[in-house]
Amino acid sequence: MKDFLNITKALADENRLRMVMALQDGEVCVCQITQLMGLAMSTVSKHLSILYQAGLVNARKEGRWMYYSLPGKGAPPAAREAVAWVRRSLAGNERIAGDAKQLKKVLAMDVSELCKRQGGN
Amino acid sequence: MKDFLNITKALADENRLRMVMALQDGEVCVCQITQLMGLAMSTVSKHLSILYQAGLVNARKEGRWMYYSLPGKGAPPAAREAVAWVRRSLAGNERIAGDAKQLKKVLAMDVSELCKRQGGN
DNA sequence: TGCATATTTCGTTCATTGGCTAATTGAGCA
DNA sequence: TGCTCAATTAGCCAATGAACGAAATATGCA
Repeated sequence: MKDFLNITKALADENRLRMVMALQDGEVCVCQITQLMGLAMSTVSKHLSILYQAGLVNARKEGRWMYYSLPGKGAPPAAREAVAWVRRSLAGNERIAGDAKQLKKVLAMDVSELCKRQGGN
Repeated sequence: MKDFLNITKALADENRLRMVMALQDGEVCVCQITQLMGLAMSTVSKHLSILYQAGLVNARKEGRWMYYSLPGKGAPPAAREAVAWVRRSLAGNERIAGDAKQLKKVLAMDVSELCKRQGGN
């Protein structure tokens, strides 16, 4: 029950849903998501940790960067089912489509450039 | 997005999950759910209205009683998928099993008896 | 070692939510 | 019509949650 409730609570926030959808095409680092979302990095980090604790995202550290991605085949079925459901349900969504478009631009930027700019936030 | 978020928010509460699961075997009236949950009737009513607005339950008024049930074939796919997911995920849960057992006893009681007793709460 | 920097954690503020009691609504019945 | 009673709504309080900025953790590089 607790586990399942962790999942539903993690999904009960618009920004977290956007983050899950933003990870559809592969792993993305925190500063890239921050840029996409227009939130403070600490806020983004918190959201990602909630998703992580619910098992809805994977985390991988590479040097100074932290990359998040959707859970793969090894992940517990509950989490994978949940993510699949979210993806199905939000597939045609306008806002999500806008995010995807914006994310492409962000991914094209230089990562360290991106992070430096966020000092100003 | 808003619709989907309404669903995930509705599912992000343990008592509401218990209510959804309690409706598995057919419609149940508010005072019966109240008895099962051990909450104030107004609280139960509020929860049910949240589930209703998310499309996760049907409501039917019969005389003074209000009966809630899970959405049937005519319901929007999003809601039905969500309910199906919840049922699958919580199927073997201990707490839910206890609720089911308790609900049987409650359903065996006389309904008007039940409601009267709740005046004391 | 010491510095720069990406991320997380901490502490605070404000909005939302879950719970209750009390008041209101609405449906049957005398 | 007036009374009873199931359910909802309103109003309130405590607890949770989302947001931020500042401080603390790493990690890579000079």
